[in-house]
Amino acid sequence: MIKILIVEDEKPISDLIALNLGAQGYSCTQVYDGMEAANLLENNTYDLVLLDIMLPNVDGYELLEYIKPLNMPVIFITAKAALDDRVKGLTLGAEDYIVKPFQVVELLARVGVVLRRYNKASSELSFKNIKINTEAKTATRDGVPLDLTPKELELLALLIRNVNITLFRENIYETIWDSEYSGDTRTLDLHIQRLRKKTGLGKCLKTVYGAGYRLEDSQ
Amino acid sequence: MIKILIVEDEKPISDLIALNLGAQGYSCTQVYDGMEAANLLENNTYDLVLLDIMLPNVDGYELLEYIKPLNMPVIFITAKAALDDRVKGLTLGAEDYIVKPFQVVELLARVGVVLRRYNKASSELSFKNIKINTEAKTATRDGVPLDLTPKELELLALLIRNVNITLFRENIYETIWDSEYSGDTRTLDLHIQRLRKKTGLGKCLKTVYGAGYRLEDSQ
DNA sequence: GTCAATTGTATCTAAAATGTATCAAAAGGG
DNA sequence: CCCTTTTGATACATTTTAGATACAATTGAC
Repeated sequence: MIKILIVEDEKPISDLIALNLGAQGYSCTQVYDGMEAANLLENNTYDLVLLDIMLPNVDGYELLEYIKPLNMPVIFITAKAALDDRVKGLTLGAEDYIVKPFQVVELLARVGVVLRRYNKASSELSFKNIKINTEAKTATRDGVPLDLTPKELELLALLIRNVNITLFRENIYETIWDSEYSGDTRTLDLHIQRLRKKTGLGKCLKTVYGAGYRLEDSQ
Repeated sequence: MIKILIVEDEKPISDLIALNLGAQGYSCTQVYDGMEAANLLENNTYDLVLLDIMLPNVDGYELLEYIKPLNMPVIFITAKAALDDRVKGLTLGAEDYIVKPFQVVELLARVGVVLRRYNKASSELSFKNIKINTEAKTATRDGVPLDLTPKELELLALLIRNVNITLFRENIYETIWDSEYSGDTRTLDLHIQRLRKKTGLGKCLKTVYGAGYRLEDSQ
């Protein structure tokens, strides 16, 4: 079981993060200030620490210095207003950073990246009779290899990681293509089309008119 | 029901804000100076406080210090002239700030962002056996997916957010179509008609002759 | 460089959603 | 009860969005 420590003083945000990571199968511990965090880190190990910079008592940077020798990856969480050059420079000490307010999918994606980089995340995903190994970059249906291209695999993995959630075109473009969605390109549609053909997902891979796509459990 | 406290001494502005937030389904309380605000905050909780900095009696900053431990998000409202660096620095204690004169849409957008960040603008709406998830853009009746188009979903969400309140045609056009109601078009009627068919709301979705429509709990 | 696989673009078609026109039906006022 | 106003219903036109196809560009292996 992968353990994640969430150090965030704003409870609603902390809860939001814990809820979503919990849904992904991670085990989360929430603390609300730097001292609590330091105490826990004394006696426990975590696979990842999500760390808000603006904290009561102990500053996020100090805490980072404290965590560094413990060899745990850290993702900074920072408010947009606080993202000046000084912050940018310092956050480089962390594995990654996320700017508040953030998209949940973005958070999940970054957490996944860091965990995979540290070889900690389960690289197995599954949906119905389809299995994906994100590390080996392979996919199978009923054990039979599916011949998916890298982009197709990425897209399918994103959809599976967000079963029953509508993924908007904009989000998908940002996540997979790492770019804005200009609104007049059929690239995503084309990949969805290819996925449908190759995976035989049929009605499970639903088009949400005017929004995006959604993989549905119930279909 | 989401409750918002508006602390603003200029009544016309306060009314403008209350009117628009009310149309979005938020419940607003208006107070006109800092003391009143402090009194109310003593015994009530709000999901969001909109706070004018220039207030009679109690200064907005003092009030912010007072609110902080109550863990309610605050959006500052400030006149352009007052927006010097000092103010900018101080407003960082708040979730966000809006500069007067502001666009109503901007206000609504920022309020929405903050509420969502605090996970308070629940994306779940329900009426009887119908559930709407405004984020995932889905609607279900008794758990069975309802196949609603984007406009239909918007309209249904608006009606549900205003259960037992008569929505005038003009209001609905302004909210959903973002335009004036010319008076000689059957567009809204048509959408209501389609909603009635798809949702099976029957008598609950009432026509208010000469005014508009109303969704009724009691039916 | 050549080739094949992958990815993206252009363009057309299909489908879905939305809106208009028209007329019938219902509601309300005198 | 009749007339006016307002709403409901139907058909259809328009607009928007997604799917399909062909093909061009790019990448990477050899």
